Amino acid sequence: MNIEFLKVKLRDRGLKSTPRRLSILEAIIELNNHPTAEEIIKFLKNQNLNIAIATVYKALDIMVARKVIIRVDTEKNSIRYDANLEQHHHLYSTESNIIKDYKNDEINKILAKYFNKNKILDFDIEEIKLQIIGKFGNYDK
Amino acid sequence: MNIEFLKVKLRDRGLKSTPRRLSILEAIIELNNHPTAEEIIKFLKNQNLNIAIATVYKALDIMVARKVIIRVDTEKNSIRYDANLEQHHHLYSTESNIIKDYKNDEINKILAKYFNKNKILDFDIEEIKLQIIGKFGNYDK
DNA sequence: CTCATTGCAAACCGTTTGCAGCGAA
DNA sequence: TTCGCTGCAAACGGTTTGCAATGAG
Repeated sequence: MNIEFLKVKLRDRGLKSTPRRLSILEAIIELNNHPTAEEIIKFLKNQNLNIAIATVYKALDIMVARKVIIRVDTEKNSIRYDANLEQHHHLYSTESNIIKDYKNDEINKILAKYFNKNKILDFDIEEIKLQIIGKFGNYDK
Repeated sequence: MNIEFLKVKLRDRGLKSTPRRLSILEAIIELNNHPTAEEIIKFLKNQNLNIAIATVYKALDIMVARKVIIRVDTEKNSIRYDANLEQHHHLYSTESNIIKDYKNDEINKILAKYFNKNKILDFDIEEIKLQIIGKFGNYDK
């Protein structure tokens, strides 16, 4: 995930490729745990980057709207962001606030096959995301 | 889901069964779309019930902690509540903020079987929740 | 050159806190 | 009677807004 790739992605979605947005994307990738806006801001401040809070919120909002990034579902009162755009699932820790990406095409096929045969009444499925909840062996130590 | 059942549930979890808490539980059930705290408050005010905002928040917090209700995962900056405690999944609308419960033991068995054979490295699964995203035929009209 | 993006500071608003009074068991 | 629950009002803190200045294309 190099900078050129990120620049192209922004332009592809009709957004200007600016130093601010690139920094925010790098922060999300670097933090690697689906950070909140606040965590992104803290990370950038620690790099002595002078960035306004409002800029971060505005950039996140528009990048979500243009699908440069996605939001991760949580039951908390905070929005967490993910720069991984491949279809994937999430592993949620019951012991900490760690959320890791989990990619598995085999399970996708099993689910697609099942729901193809067993339609849900009055509902057209577009995507299925697994929330796999449990304990990490390493990270949660 | 009658009142006696709710009273017993509260006492079972070591909470006092009070008119306020029963009203809140009934509101969640009645609203039937995984309401936010604000929606619950509005609903109760409409019934001319004099209940303090703080009471609602405190009651929701402790009922989640004692597992009388659960929180529903969303990508929004708002917490939504569910009084359905059976293991179940959720149908998310891409066109509105409707979230419906979806119960299916067959798919649970398929998932359990799959992950029993295919362990995830360094992760012990406790529960798997499906987020099924798409369009409702009726509700979204 | 133009319009999107950024910075700043104030405002907003959902949520939490502290404490006195109340009430379920 | 006791400790948990409730109401009130103030404080909190994350997010949004408006607008002038800046900068990418």
